[in-house]
Amino acid sequence: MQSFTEENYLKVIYHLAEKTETVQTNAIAEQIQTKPASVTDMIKKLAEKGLVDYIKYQGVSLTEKGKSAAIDIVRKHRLWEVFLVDKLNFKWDEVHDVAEELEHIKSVSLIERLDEFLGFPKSDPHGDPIPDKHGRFAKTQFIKLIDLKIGDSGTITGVSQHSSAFLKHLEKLGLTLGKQIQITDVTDFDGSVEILSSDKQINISREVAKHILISSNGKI
Amino acid sequence: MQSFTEENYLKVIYHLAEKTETVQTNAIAEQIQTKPASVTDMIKKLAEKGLVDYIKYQGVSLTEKGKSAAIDIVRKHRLWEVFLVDKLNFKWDEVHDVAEELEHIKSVSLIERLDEFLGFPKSDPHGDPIPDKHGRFAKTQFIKLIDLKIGDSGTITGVSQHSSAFLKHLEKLGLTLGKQIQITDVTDFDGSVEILSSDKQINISREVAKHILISSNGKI
DNA sequence: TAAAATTTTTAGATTTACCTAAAAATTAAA
DNA sequence: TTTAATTTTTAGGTAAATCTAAAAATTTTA
Repeated sequence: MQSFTEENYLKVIYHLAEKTETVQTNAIAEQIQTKPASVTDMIKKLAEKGLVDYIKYQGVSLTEKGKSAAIDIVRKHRLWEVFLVDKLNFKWDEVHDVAEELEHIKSVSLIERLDEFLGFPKSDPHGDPIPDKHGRFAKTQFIKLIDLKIGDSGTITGVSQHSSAFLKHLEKLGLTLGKQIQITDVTDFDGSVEILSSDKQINISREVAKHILISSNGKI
Repeated sequence: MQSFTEENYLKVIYHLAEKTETVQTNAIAEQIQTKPASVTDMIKKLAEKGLVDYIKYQGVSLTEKGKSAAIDIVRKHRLWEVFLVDKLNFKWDEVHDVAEELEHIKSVSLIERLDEFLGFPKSDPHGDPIPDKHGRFAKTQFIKLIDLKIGDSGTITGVSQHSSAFLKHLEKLGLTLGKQIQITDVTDFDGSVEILSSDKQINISREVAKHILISSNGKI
């Protein structure tokens, strides 16, 4: 069983490992909001417990054991987010911090019953996939909106940026999960994208377009 | 803002203070499952923070500030218990430990929304009253089953013992919240009580009768 | 490839919540 | 009311997770 703090490290390493094979001390420190020296200490501890592979100065990666523990936390986090949005009417930009606390509640039957209560959801309010109790993710085919060509269309099924500011912005534009969109133009000047959604023409910046995930149903 | 541990101390002191005016170090130690020396340390800290009144060797009591913090934790605990039983189908004897963790989640809007989602319940699955967000309890008039006389009747509205063993026992006897009962006999020999509930004659020990709370609707 | 910059680690402290053992105060018993 | 028993506190220490400052390793740059 891991401590609250150990769980946070595992989760952060898990997410960082999605970008780079082996994860750097500084990157972890930034995420955890702590100093690199503290990270080194904790990494040693996790390595001793067999949760990470660690070579001095070379960064860390999760062992199978560590990965499975991390996925379990991700599962809890995302299920709680669904609960907060679907049942308690939180907005999708308000749930992260609370879920960050709830994810550490230790009770297997709590999570299984919650999962059932929510109808075994496959993704959280931001479109991120929820692993099942064995840690298996349903395969999903996402493409970034920025990578679509003029004429392509699809459905918004996720975001790759979870800041409250970004989510509020999307909400204001009416770009929420499930919305159908079609690319109508791409501006040469700044790379901003013109899209058609709910019969409205919307212009979104390149930066925004990068973080909207589309499940494509048009030609690519 | 209090730490997880401080919150536990406040809660325990609050409950112990229901029995004795001023609470003893040893009593707290037993509840928290720690040593008296540790309790003394923590009490000093709580006293410095203005959460308890403390005179060396004379025991502690909660200040208004401490009491209000404690009631807030009790409120969260009981609301989560309702959630677990009503929504996730936990049994009333299974919820305590999980609620013990959930009660420390810090988010005002979470609890307010949870309260609303649950329909502003007035009592938890054991019949204990749930304070409102201002810390006010609805007045309830309980009498212990053991104090009823032959012929008296009433409704089971609470229990004053929360051990899993006790609750399971009541469940097996069919004595759950809301059940109507009538006293039909009291055995001289061992003080056990004969009651009529759902057209069945049930004999319960004096010990069990002490911990069943009745809202009376018969003559007393 | 040597110097500079960056990243990571070590060493030694700090804080929180514990602990044990012994001393002090209080309460109960003879 | 003195002794004995109990309760509570003090003193000094430990473990977890953090910190700062300085040293060591790695990477980048010139």
